[in-house]
This record gives sequence, structure tokens and C-alpha cells, in this order.
Amino acid sequence: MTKGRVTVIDIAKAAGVSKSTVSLVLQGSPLVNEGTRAKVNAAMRELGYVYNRGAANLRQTSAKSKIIGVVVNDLTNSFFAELAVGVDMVVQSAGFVQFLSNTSESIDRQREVVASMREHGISGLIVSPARATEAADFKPLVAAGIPVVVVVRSLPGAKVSSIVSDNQGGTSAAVEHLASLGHTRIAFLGGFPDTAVFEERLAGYADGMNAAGLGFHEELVVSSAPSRAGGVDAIGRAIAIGDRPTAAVCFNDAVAFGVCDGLRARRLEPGRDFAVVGFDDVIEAQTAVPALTTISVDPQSMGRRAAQLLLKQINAGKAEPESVTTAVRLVVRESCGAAQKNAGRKMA
Amino acid sequence: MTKGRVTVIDIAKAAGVSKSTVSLVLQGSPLVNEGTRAKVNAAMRELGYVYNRGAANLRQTSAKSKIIGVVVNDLTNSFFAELAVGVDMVVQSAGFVQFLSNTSESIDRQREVVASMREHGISGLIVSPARATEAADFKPLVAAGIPVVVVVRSLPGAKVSSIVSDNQGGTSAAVEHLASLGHTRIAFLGGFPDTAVFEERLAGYADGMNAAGLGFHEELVVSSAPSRAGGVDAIGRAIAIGDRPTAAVCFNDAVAFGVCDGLRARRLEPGRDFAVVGFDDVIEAQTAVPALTTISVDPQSMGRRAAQLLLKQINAGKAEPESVTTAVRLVVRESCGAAQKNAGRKMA
DNA sequence: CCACATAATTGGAACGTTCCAAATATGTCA
DNA sequence: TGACATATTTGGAACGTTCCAATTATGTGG
Repeated sequence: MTKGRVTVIDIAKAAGVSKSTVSLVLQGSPLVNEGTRAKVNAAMRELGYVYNRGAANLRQTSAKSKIIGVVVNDLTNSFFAELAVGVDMVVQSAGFVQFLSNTSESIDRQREVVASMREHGISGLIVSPARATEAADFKPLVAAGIPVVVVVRSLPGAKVSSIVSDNQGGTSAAVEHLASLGHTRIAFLGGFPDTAVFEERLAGYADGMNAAGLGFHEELVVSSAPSRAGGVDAIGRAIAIGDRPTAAVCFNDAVAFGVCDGLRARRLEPGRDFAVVGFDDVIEAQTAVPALTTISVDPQSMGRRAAQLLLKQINAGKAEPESVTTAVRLVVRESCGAAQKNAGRKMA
Repeated sequence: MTKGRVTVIDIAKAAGVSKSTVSLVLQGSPLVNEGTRAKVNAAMRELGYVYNRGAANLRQTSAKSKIIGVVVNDLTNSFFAELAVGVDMVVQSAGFVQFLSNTSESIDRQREVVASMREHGISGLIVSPARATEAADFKPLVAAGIPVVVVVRSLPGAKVSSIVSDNQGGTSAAVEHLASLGHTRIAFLGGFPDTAVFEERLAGYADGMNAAGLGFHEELVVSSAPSRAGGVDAIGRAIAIGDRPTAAVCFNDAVAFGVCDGLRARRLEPGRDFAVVGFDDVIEAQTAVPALTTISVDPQSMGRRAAQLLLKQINAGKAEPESVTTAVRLVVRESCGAAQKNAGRKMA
């Protein structure tokens, strides 16, 4: 019975037509008679036919596989899960399917999954590069005519499209907000210093401090892992310094949550005794207690934009690398203290 | 320059050997002379060769693509992201790569992505089925000899392997714990009643209530969406009933967090004024305030086990469907009130 | 130097699909 | 009816790989 798989030829035989006709049906060609089409479709259902995309791609040089690859560096961070969901939304309505892979920040793993995706003939790639990724790493892909869109982390020097959020503008706005609430000792907490994102956010922080006339003070920036645990660590070190800060803008929301944990462990209530601002606006930010004031980047819409850009390039056949930075906005909630009954007064 | 892609034949020409020899090199055959192998490899690097897996799979009927598919129903839930990470760990060390897709609980989307994965010749599938999935839905897969492992949600009647956590035992233990703290009015909050998981967890709750001599009371179970918002909703309705409950076991951690939010909105402190127990032990459970007492299922290790089972079946060629339920354990933290200085006394 | 084993290489013939040019059926008009 | 347009169908010939059987090079013992 089930000897070998069922091919177009089997279908053709069963439906009493030629394999060419079956192929036409497969592609939904208008050339084929309705009656014939029905017969063929019936035969396919009957025999349990499965399309062999490999064989098809083999023939048509322009290997359009209708799959787009997404590679992220940390799937446990819900920011990236959200991003993938955003990508999926637009990719799906364009009739593509998304294959997602995780690199866990390993450059070797990244090479493996990208190679594997390429072997399977993806028609485009959206990637949030692992830490040590080099600009030349995606060269072969684009040389082969496969559009690549880099998200979240920029890859200076690479000739690929990229979508990053306005990191500098974001932290700058956060500082401005805290300064307007009367804070003068504002720290920058968390993040690994060797990343482009860190540099940008720190630069925005410095801009904001200077613009507010507070100046940039080295001792107020405390780096750490960009995680909740890292945040606990960072606030611990920040609070130990002589002229203790009264507010902090954090590298991201995960760090901000850690900072809140660390504050409470020291009997300080975030939002009342110490102002904290995050970055990303992850989904938990609005329901946390206190609700987190943060820079909203909306990973879903970022994913959508990335997907749109990628699809545009896929359809255009060959597209210029283009580089967009998505706007961010400050979402004021409770953790900065501004939402207190009597807003605007100085805290701590 | 880049006219068409570079094939084994191009490599053969460049290295001065036949395509057959190149093929042997590709497969790491011991038959080929070391010098020749080196020449061929050099030519491949030189010309930027990419292996065409499609063509290869076409020839070898036993389409072993070295990719395994993972399909989840809600990527925004970090439980599933963690699960995928667990799968990736073992899959990776076995030399496979994982392609992950999200269905967002849509049965149609699930059909699409599974079909697409099948067309690309995955060698195995791990799936957390969307809500309306029927037992027969994966029949064709297994008929084609592709191992399938169902996780999280069981699919009664399907002839596939499955790994689910001991839902019934979990909620039963939770109730027992709450009863031992002196609670008598214990509610069951959240979850959609039309799922197998809900039934199992509710059954465990009922078991626990009966075992504690408290009996099962219809009005104490309040269903809702299995999300944070659903939890807020559920606690609102639970607290409105006449003989108000003093504790609750929740459908999952997301619901439990929502319940905490809802309690606080009513000036009740979770862990002090009301005991709450979650289910899943998501990563945020231990760092939340108060830390969540919950049933730990450890999605990562569940993912690892699923992957191990799948790999076993792939290697065995054909394996019997096997059904394992993973043990769960109660993790006592703060939200149940037991961690108070004077533990064991009755609350509220 | 022959017979023979062993090592290394090689030319087709598949695999399941799509494309092309060509063939056949069907309809229309004078 | 013949000539022609239009609708539908159809055999090959690719695509890039692997496998098989067969070939050639290399070594060994007598």
C-alpha cells in the first residue's frame, strides 16, 4: 500500500490526465478546465498527496519557498517573542510561513541555523544578531539575492537593511522627564557596555543630563547583565555610592524590574522613594506593581515593520538596503512617581 | 559573475574531479583521498558553494533533513518560549536545527504551518496543539513515518506520543497545602472549561477538596481567560460571592498574577489577606512581589524530555506512541502566606 | 611480469517537480 | 466545409543531488 510516496504521476494516472496537467492544477493555473481540476483535486485527496517543495524549488531557479526565516538571540526574553509574533502577523497574511530559531547569543549556533535556513531556501531573513556577529556575516546571503533585515541591534558596516528603535532619543526623553520631576542625581543602570544598543542608550542619557544642566558623571552609570538579576545587582551598587541617586533610567525593562526588586529588599518603595524608568515596554510593564514608567518600543509593531520591509524587498526582487529607526515614546506610569496624587513634586 | 547558483558540477570542474567525488566529499565518505578532499573543500570555499538540501532529499527517499519542527499555540506566553528553549538544547546537541512556528491558537494557521513543515521534510514534530485540534489531525504525519510528540495538551484518541504534566496531582497538592494552612474556603480560578488541561486541573482540585473533607462546591470555581486579565476578572467575581473564599488555586501563573493585581486593587494584600497558588512556575514567579507559590512544571525540562523522546523515535525509525506524564512539585513561596514569620497560622 | 586485491574515481540513471513548445480539441465565421 | 482563433492538454527536457555499477590507479605476492 504505502510503498514510496505519492507523486504527481500517481495523481495523473488516477485522474486520467498527464502530469503536466496536475502541475497546472497545483499552481492554480486558469488554463485548466474546471471539470479536470475537480477530478485532479479529488484524486489528490484520495491518495493523500503531499506536495514536494524540494523538487519544485529544484526546477524553478528563483527558489521562492514561501518561507521566511527569523533568528533571534534570546527567546526567553519576551521582547523577542513579541517581535516574532509581530513578524508572523504580516508574513502570514502575505501567504508566507515563518520559521523561528533561537541562537541563545551563540555566534556558532547562529551560523548553523542561518546555514540551515539557507539550505532550505528561505526567501528572506529577519535577524536580531548574536553579540559577536560581524558585519560580513550576512554578506553571502545578500550576494545570493536573499533579502536580510537586521532588527534591534544594528550591524555597523553591513550592507543590509536594519530597523532599530531610537535608543538615544528614548533615554534622553527619560532623563528629561525625571529632571522635570525635580531629580538631579539620575543613574543609568544595567546593560553590557560592549554593545551598540548600550552605547546608544547611554549616549541619550548623557545628552539628557547635559541638556538638563546636570552634567555627565561617570559614577552614575553602573553596567550589569541586561536581566532582572542584573538589575538587582546594579541597584545594589548604585545605592552604595556616596551621593546616592534618587532616580534611574534602566537599560531595559528586565533590569528595571530587578531594580524594583532590589529597592524593596532595602525597604525602599519604587515610585515613592526612588524613581525608576525602563526601556522596551514589555507586556508585563503595565500590569506590574508599581506599573512601570518606560520607553515604549512595541516589539510587535517593530516586527511588523521589519516584515513589511522584508516583503517589499522580496517582491522587488532586489532592493536597496534601507535603514529605519522607529520612534519611541515615553509612557508615564507609576514607577517614576509622577502618577502620585500630587504630581510634579520632588520625591525622596 | 553570479549567474545562476554554484553546483557540485562547478566545484567538480574547478577541482578537476567528477561530481561523484564532490558528492562523496560532501557526505564525508572515507573512500576519498585526503588530497582530493582538500582540493574539493578549497574549491567550495572559493566559489561560495551552498548545499542544496532540496535536491539531496529528492534523491534519497528517506528524506532526513536534520530539522525538527516545533509548533506552539501561544508564543507570547513565556511558558512556551521556555519550552522551545528546552527542546532546542537537546535537538542542537544531536546535530539538528529547530524551526519554531506559532499558531496563536488558530487551527487553520496550525494546519498551514504543519503542512509547510512537512513539505520541507522535517524529520519530527513537537506540537502544543491549538484549542480545536482534533485527534485525527496528525494522522497523515505519523502515517508517513514522521514521529510526532504532543506536549502540554493531550490529544485523547490520537495515536501519538505525548508529554503532559501531572495536572491533577498538582492542583490536588496545592489544595492540600492550603488546607493544611487552615483555609476552608478555597476557590479554583481561571481557565477555559473546554480544554483537557482545565478538566484535569479541576479534577485535582476536587480531589484535594474531598480529601481534606471540605467537599466540592460549584460556586467556588470561576472560569475565565487563562491570562493575567482573566485573573483580574475571576478574582473580582470570586470575591463577590456570599461566603467569600480566603484562598485560591489558579489555573496557571498568568491567572495568579492577575488575581494578585485584582486583590491589590481592592486593598487586599496577596499572601497576607488572601492566599494564592499558581501553576507552571514561569520564570517571573520567583521574582514577583510577593513571590508566587506555585506548581512547578519546568517548561525547559519538559521541552528537553519531549525532544529526547522525539529523537529516540527518529533514530528507531518507527516507534510506538508512548505517553509520559512529568512529575510536578509544589514550590512554596510567599503568595500563599506560609512563608510569613509565624508560619502555619490561619490567615484573614 | 602476471594475477589479484584494494583504493580511488567516475559516468550515467534516478528522484518529483516545472517549464516549454507543440499537439489536440472546440468553437466561429465566411 | 475549410480556415482560423481559442481553449485545453501533453510529452519531453531540465533542476542539483545521490546511488550504483563499472572503471581506472595503486599496491602486493609469487
